[in-house]
Amino acid sequence: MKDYSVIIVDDHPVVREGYRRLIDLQPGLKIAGEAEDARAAYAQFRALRPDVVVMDVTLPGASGIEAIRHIRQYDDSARIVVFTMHLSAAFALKAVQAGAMGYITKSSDPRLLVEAIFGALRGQTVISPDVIEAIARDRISGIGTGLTDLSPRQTEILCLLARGWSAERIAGELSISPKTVRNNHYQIKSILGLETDAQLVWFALETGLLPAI
Amino acid sequence: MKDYSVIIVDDHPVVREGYRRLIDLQPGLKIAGEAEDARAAYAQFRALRPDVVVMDVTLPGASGIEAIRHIRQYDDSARIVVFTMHLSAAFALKAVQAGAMGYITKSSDPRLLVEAIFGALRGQTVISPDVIEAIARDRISGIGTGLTDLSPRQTEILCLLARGWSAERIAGELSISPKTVRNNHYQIKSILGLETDAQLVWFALETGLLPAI
DNA sequence: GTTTGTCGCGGGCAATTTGCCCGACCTTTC
DNA sequence: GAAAGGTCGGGCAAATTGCCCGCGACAAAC
Repeated sequence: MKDYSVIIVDDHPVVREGYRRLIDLQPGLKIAGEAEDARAAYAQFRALRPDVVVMDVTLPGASGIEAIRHIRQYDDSARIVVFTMHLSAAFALKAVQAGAMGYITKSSDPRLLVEAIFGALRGQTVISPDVIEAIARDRISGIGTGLTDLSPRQTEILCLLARGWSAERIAGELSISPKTVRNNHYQIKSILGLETDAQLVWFALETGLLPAI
Repeated sequence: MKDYSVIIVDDHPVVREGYRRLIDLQPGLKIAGEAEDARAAYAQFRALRPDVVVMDVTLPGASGIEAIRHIRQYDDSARIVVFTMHLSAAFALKAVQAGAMGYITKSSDPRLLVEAIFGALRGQTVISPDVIEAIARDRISGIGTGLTDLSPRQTEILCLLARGWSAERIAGELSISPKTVRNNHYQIKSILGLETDAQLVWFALETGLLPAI
């Protein structure tokens, strides 16, 4: 019986090493390839046609969510399992909407990832318990993370604003007008119902958009 | 010749597996223990007295920075190398101030971590090139010194501003005019050399004026 | 093909806030 | 009692915010 082939997508080399010990040593699975960003993941998928893709959602350049969509567009039977540090209901829902067959946090027991891979092979979607709980909690409170209400661009700008960057610096970084940054700044605060810029930082910290020190 | 002992601190099991392949297979190094949060790291350090600690800065509960301080307070000859995904000048400076002997990003070539470990054993501080560049670009020097330059009243107002309170609310709380709050707001940013209100929050977090999440 | 929707981008303009000056009170300290 | 420093606020030009608008791109729906 042939092993199922897996490709792994993560931008941190050390994490890919960790995958190897988890997956490659697992009977029935073998790692066919690696990629460190969304474009390479897509190229690898087309070249190797693996049975399963295991990928992070935060990647350099295009987001993992987009990569999922892209791969599923090319082959809608692709099995993709998201494996990420983000314990986020918003990310998980987006990933599943985009076509992921699993969402496991890196702080989970590693065996859960293996289970999710075999689950995906059987056509089951496995979500790690901590994420399920986060989804349930968000639903109950009704508030949600708020992050889902922001467009990708707004999220990006929020992230830079919360870092303490000036509108001018952000404008330079993104090659847009400072006025656009200011408009987005206002829109973001308006959508999230925030009063001050300091609250904006706290929002970014609480949603995990930025790491707390 | 005895191998140097290393303990690894990271909250993601898969990352710890990656460390094992990197460090344990390296001639001259062996992994003596693992920890997944700051408290466990401290306990492991006291129990095992390793030659080097490799740790992330974002950990559940207490921050890695605090863990560094805590360990160095217990043993000021402790060699600690930070290995993290965060390409952040502020984190790196904070870590080195706290006593870290190295700061390497997870997206660096893994061999750099090994080099940093051996560097730390020789008493050298190794910072990964991407972080050096970030420090040069951000030029956020000056942060981390200023608290002593603020009067008690200014510190109090800074604390409330950083919490996200509006000038009016602070004025009500302290029974002074909103105008005075705004003047203080300006003075504080001026004294600390800050540009935006978001930086003000980070200042409060980094000086420990406010607890992070 | 067209409509409808959303998204990213920015102009415009009044209202507000900031940046930076000022002086008037306290205390403390020499 | 004079000097020094903290606290409190007024004033005013310059800058920013809050909120409106329209434009073009692009995807989905009719």
